[in-house]
Amino acid sequence: MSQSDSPNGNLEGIEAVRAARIEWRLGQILTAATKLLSQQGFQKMLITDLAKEAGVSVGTIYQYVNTKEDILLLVVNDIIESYRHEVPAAMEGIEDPVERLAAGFRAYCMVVDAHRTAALLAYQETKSISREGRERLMQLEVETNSYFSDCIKDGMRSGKFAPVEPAVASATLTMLAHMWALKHWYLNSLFDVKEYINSQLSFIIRALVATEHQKSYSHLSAFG
Amino acid sequence: MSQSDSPNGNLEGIEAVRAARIEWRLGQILTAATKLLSQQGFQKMLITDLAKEAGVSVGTIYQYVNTKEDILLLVVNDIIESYRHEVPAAMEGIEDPVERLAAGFRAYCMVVDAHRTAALLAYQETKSISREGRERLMQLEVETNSYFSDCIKDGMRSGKFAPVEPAVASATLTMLAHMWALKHWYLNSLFDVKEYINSQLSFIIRALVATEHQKSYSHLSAFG
Amino acid sequence: MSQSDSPNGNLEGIEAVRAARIEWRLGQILTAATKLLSQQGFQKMLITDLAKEAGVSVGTIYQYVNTKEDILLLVVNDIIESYRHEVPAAMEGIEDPVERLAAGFRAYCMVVDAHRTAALLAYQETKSISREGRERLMQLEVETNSYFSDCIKDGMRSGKFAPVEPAVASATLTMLAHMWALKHWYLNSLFDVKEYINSQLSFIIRALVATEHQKSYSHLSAFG
Amino acid sequence: MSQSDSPNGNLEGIEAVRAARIEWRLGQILTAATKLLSQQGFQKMLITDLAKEAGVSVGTIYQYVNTKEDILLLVVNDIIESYRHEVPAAMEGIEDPVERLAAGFRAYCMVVDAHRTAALLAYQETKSISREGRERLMQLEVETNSYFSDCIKDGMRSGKFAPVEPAVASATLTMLAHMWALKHWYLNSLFDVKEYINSQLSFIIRALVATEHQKSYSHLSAFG
DNA sequence: CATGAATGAGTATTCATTCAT
DNA sequence: AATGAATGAATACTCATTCAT
Repeated sequence: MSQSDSPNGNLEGIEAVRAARIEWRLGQILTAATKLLSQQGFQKMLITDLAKEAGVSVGTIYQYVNTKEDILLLVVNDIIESYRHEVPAAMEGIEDPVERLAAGFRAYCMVVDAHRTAALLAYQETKSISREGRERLMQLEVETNSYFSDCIKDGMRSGKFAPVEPAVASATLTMLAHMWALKHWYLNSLFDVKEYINSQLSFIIRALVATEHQKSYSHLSAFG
Repeated sequence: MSQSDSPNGNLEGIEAVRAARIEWRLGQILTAATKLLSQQGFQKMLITDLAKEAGVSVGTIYQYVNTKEDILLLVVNDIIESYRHEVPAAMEGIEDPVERLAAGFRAYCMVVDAHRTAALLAYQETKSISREGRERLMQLEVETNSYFSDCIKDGMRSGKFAPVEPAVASATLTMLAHMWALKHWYLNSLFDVKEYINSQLSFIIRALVATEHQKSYSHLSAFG
Repeated sequence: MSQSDSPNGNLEGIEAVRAARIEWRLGQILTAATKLLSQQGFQKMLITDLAKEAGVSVGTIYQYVNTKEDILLLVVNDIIESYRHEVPAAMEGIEDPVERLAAGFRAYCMVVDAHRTAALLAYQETKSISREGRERLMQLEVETNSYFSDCIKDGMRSGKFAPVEPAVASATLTMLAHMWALKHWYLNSLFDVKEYINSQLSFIIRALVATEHQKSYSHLSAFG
Repeated sequence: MSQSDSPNGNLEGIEAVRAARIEWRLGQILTAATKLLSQQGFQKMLITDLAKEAGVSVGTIYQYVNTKEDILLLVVNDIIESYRHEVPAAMEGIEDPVERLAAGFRAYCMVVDAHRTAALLAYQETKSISREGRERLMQLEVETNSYFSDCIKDGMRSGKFAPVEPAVASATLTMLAHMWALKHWYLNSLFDVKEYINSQLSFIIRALVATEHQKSYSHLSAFG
């Protein structure tokens, strides 16, 4: 596998270097874009400023993205990949549907908190994203919803959950996670993330879990 | 009451005509802007197109607003005034805090439904609104929240409500009303507004009302 | 000649009233325009503001002038008519060419002083005046120059004036009169009009009058 | 001196190239602007047309100036810098105050002749120039005036000059130099610059120089 | 005659994108 | 690959002029 083993091996090495550089540059762009987007929004973020912030030239940016919109997608994609990775990972292996749901919600909220700018952008810049991008986002949200609604359906079957409409309930959980980003200007002065999560979990459990089981889950919430 | 009765009466008449024209023109602009904003967003809505849609000239628009941003504020103001009027009106005179809260939430959701575009815009176009406009919007949301949190505090004192954090709970109610606009793309295929409201009221009542009182309010929700 | 004498007489009366109204309205416009033009220049003077200043409606202005440029011409014409009237009047009947020239220069300067705004405008707004208007202005200046150059030629023939180029000399006198308007920002702090006139007459007489006659005209200037 | 000699040398080279390009571009803009401004005036000169005339794009122009007014200042600055450089240079080292004044006046007129458009613009476009720009122009004119008035005071002390008011006299000299641009439409048909200068110098010397010394300076003027 | 609301052509400036070096 | 100067389409806002009342 040394450089001289084969021209093929050589090429692979070059490819690896290239891929690493691409990842590195996209990371630079992502970081700079996240900062500027949260300060100014998409329209007011100038490519010139972005280049300055990222410490590269305008031309370099266009070597790694095709349009300004791609930069927005880069940022939004980042949070979506986090959702797709973190939420199932947190839920995996937990048998009890209430515990599983709580773990998923908690993970979802933590991702929102870690990417607050991006979470906001997904709401604010809908109109700056192309139809395809938009549809992909909605598709992915539906996918995440289904993790929640599967729990709820499970729990309703086993009698742990009160009879609710799983589609609204799961969409509502997603909404409450996003709420941490959307209403951060208001909530921030009252709570930190963990407090917020506990408070909302308390709300969610009272709303969803069958009355007779609620006391078993008091450890999940703030005012148990 | 003839023209010559008094110069004063005449002047008043002229002023009244003027005021009526202003209101009419602003209405034209509001209607056209609401349509175009929901289709294209603020940045992509051109004044030229707006003029065409409203059936007036560009110059006429600028006789009634000072900047493009004013047009956005016109639309957002409209929904805010509806909140301020409809929500307290719906809650007024209802003694029972649960019933009062439910009536307020229902009214809030109905306003959102009637102004779905504007409700969305308030989230999407934050960055297009000046600092002052933005602060005014937040201020007004806090004001509406307080109608809800007052109910909740009342209910907690009388033991009808479970002990919850009123600030989060009321903010959550507001969020769930806005959710009808924010997630309309998803919810619309499952429910109409009334069903949505009932479903969320059921959720809210289970979450907030003390267990022993819940059955008294089954009439407020869908799956009683 | 009473109203009932003839339909003709009646018409004449109506015509007279009309002419008087036109003169009155043009006077209103002239006064207001002179004020605004001196403050803001032609381009920045808005018809709307002019109407407000004149205390009439925009429509009324356009009943008495055809274009915005006409308003400029109105103001410039006013000063030109003053030149044409005042300068020859002041020179008339004075035999001695030096005295006559001095009287003309003095009158010219006084007109400039009384219409400083208009005198400036003739230099500043050349580009806002149509070719015809511009040519008429130049034509009239040449005409006034000739009053001065006639004096100079007279004086040179009689030996009172030193031999000079009459075309430059007369143009220079005109220029020195205009100078009171053009450099008013500077001269104003040093002199009033009369002092300025005397000072320049002293300069002019030394420059033009033959050495042996100069002392006869010391009464015309400041530092005699 | 190769590229690799020092990174420092390289950077300096880049900066030098940049500075040279800026100068070149500003020169292109200056030339084109001078042409269009003299034809159409400031308001009617469109940036689009300027770009076409200069052979660059609109965007390029705005890479070298910030506003349209800057272009006007570019042109006016050019003549002012010429005044500041040429006039003192021409006067330097000449002992005799009359000779010195004559040399300064001659140089001033030559600059006016070489920049006739710009000299005119300084009078015509006052209202298009911001307060600061305007004040700077007046300040610089006062500065040039002082070169002339210093000569005159010198000459009066030594008895070569007749007693005159130095402030008016120097302002008048400046005015007579500007006159070549302001009245070019008239003077051009009668004289060339040199003839004009000689004619005015003759006028100036008769007006300022004490009678007994006048014949010593007949070489300075046309009709000695 | 007087009014002033309506008109819409006209224009400085911005900024995403390209491409020669 | 990286640079950043050059490009030019795109667009909010103004204001002289008109004309129905």
